Amino acid sequence: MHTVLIVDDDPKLLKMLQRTLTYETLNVVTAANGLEALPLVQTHKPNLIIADWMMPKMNGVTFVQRLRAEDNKTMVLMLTARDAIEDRVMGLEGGADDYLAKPFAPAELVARVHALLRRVQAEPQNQPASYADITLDPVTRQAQRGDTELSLTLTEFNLLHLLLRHPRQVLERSRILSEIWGYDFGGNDNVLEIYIGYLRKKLEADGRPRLIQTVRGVGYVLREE
Amino acid sequence: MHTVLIVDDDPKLLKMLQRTLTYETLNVVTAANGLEALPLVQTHKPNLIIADWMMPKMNGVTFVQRLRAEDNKTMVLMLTARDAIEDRVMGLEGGADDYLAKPFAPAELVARVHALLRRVQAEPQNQPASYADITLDPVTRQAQRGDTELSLTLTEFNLLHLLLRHPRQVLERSRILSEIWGYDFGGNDNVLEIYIGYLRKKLEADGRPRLIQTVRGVGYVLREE
DNA sequence: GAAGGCTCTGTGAATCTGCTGAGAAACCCA
DNA sequence: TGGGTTTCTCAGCAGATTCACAGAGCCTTC
Repeated sequence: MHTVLIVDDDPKLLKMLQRTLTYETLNVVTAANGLEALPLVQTHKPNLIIADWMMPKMNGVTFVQRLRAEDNKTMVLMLTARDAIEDRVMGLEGGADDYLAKPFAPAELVARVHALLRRVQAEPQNQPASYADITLDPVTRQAQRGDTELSLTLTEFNLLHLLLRHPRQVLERSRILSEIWGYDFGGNDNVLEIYIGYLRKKLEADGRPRLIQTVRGVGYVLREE
Repeated sequence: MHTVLIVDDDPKLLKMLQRTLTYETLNVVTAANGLEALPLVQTHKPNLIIADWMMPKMNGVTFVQRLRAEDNKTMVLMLTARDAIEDRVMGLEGGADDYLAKPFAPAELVARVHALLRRVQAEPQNQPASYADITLDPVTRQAQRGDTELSLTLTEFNLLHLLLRHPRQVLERSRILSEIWGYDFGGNDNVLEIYIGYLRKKLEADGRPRLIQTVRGVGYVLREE
């Protein structure tokens, strides 16, 4: 089930949105402003955030900027009273994925929400990805560090691709295991460490600096230094 | 689904464009400059390229010239900060198909993109295809490597044609099976390997280098070296 | 500073994947 | 009908890949 976080300072509107979306069998979490919302993003990991453009404490634009600064790529639907084209452009440039001008019909909101959630699922995985001097193209299945081609096995390639899709984000061991190996056990298996080791050996050939850092007790990150 | 390649050095604008066009259910690929973009044109075969006029490394005009020099006829929409008529003329003469002056409203961009894509639409499947020293004509159903005619059976011909339509792209086993054999089973069938073997034997007669590479665990690619 | 838990890595075995040859079945065309 | 061509199954092989195990090393905590 999808989770939606609604951030709005108007209690009446908030309640209306909550009812409407709960009725669509969505899991709804609410906050009154951006400041309240940020920790909720961490804890609830919503699939979509609906935020008001104008809010006290921290408005929608600042909120999205803070979100993106933390490398969070959650979809954001911005609600705005103004319909001016500059705002629209600003909202999109600021990192929102869509906007909706108030007042709006509930049906339109529902349609937008579903469209955005569909996009979350259908996000194409065949974009080239890169970080630092690593590049990886899922279409040609070629990966390189600097100008040297890396010869990777299937699992190594998938693992590097996963890391590259979330640069600077710490990926938990269990998350990596379930995304690459497709199960979620708690066993005495150290297959993940093994593959991290394989990747490091290939990535750090001829003395290049380490990019896959281990975060003790949690997992691994792709990060420089 | 159409693929659009966006080439722009401004990360913010790039992201905005990407979001806007992804929302139009387009497949979006991005690059920061012409130098990065050229190989992506080869691998992703976009239906439309959106390029900035002014970019570091290789600017939009040079990029289009290089593209056309390679006989690539992909549509190009040029973004330019300047609105001067000379630039407009230069851009079109340089081989771009349309131009758009910055700043622009997202809606206008979307409209232009759709207009250009409508022009592309009818993509004929019976164009001759070639890669390296292999050529194949779907109309006469003749194929040759270098100057030697290849005598191919129906299935061999279809398989080679499929590979030639996606040079350098790794084609998954299941995709090939469903496109050539029209089913998508999970059985212990190795008919694909057999036909790859047949094709290789004919393509690599008198010691020519291998062009059909196998990608273990995934599928096959047509690629030199 | 020591104990205990994580993490890393080398060795090697089991498994998997893809390639090939032999040949059976289906098809085509006279 | 019959010969040749094409498609496809089967089985065995070789090499690549995956993974288990165990010892060493490192970090954290007390």
